[in-house]
Amino acid sequence: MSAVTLTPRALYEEVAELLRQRIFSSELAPGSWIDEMRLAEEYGISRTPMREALKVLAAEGLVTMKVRRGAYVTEVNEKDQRDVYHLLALLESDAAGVVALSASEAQLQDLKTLHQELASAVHDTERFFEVNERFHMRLLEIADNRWRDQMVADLRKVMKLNRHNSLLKSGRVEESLSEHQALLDALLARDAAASVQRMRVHFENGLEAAS
Amino acid sequence: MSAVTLTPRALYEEVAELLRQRIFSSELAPGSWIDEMRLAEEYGISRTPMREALKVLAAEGLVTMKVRRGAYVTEVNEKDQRDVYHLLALLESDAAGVVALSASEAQLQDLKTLHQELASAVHDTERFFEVNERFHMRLLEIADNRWRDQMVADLRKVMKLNRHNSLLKSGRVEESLSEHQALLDALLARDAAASVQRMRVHFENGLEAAS
DNA sequence: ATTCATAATTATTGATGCAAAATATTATCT
DNA sequence: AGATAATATTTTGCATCAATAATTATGAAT
Repeated sequence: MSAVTLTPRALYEEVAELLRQRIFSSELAPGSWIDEMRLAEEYGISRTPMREALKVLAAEGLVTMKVRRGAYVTEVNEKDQRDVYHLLALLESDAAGVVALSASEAQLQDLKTLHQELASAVHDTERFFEVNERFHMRLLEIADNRWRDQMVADLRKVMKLNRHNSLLKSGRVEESLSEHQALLDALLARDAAASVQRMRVHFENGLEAAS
Repeated sequence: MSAVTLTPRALYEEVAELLRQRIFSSELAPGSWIDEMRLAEEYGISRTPMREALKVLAAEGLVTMKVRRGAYVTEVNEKDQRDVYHLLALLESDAAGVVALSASEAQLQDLKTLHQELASAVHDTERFFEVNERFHMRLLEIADNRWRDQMVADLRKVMKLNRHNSLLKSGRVEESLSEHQALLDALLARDAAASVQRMRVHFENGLEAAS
């Protein structure tokens, strides 16, 4: 009867997610000051959970706290972009190496299936992006290192700060697919070194396309 | 006249540091519940900055928040230890490669000086640890990637959760020094691949000694 | 007219209070 | 005696309130 708002997560988590959306959509622009009172009023909440949400975002690197000056949306210059991207490439290519060595046959088949799905979406850019995301996520999941997962998630959020910097440019869907194919071959052959190398190449090409 | 306690950082930052010390000293044991009211009373502060400090530590991975259950000191099992160590090795060896390619001559000399200091401290374990720490820090600083620095700092904190897991065992000071020597040689030769490899070896040996 | 100082306004930071939720304890019923 | 239900206590989580610090604006003096 009553639509009880069960709290799967705390209010500050909810607010943090709302703020993330606003930051990613550039509604809250990089470098701009975040008026915590105004936002709290707008959401109809008090400033306590708002401040806690801001601290969470600060830990993720999305906002920067200045003492007695409040919260600012983090500004990432070109060097920051490269640095973050470099780390993403490092972490994910290492994950590929781990997967090549330690994945079960079933897990490799899982990736193979995802890759076929990716190949079939080559003309549907929207879907291609989505499946590509799933492939990378699944690979990380198989690599099974929750600390890396957390770091990659945070880095990807920072990457999203600059809107015109998606990890995959629409112009190179075909290249991206063939790089994925090469990666998959290395994984199925359980060749760790080649897997690492090909994931790295995949990222390097992505960066060139992005800049 | 009055010894005004100027606030270099906010109260919640101060409290976070105090809590870190308590966690590292195992005074707050892994898995145990953190009584935020009791601790706030003990420090003579209110619960607000205490809760904010706990959120900061949660972001670092030192404590884990459970909905409506409060904060718990993070428990790291053996797999977590290995996973975190693996990432540290990955990040720092990559940093070594970057340094080999991009450091100025002066910066390399700086590392060389630090290494000599390290060699001279081979019989003073305490000092050896401290200089070793400085060497690794300096290398990261030269690699010049603030996002990596943040991640390494967080990972090192998590490593400190298990007290009997220092990054450098006292039994292998000599080996450690010769590994450092090999690394330094590769850096001075600006051989990126060798630098990466030798830093990795340095870490792999460290792990074996630790377990 | 320009600069320095002081005051006022604005926003962050810390404290306290209250309500909701979860767990533990006790009592009652089978 | 054991199990279940109800009550009580503990603790989190959100809101409101007070105080501190910083910035800006205004006024006076050189």
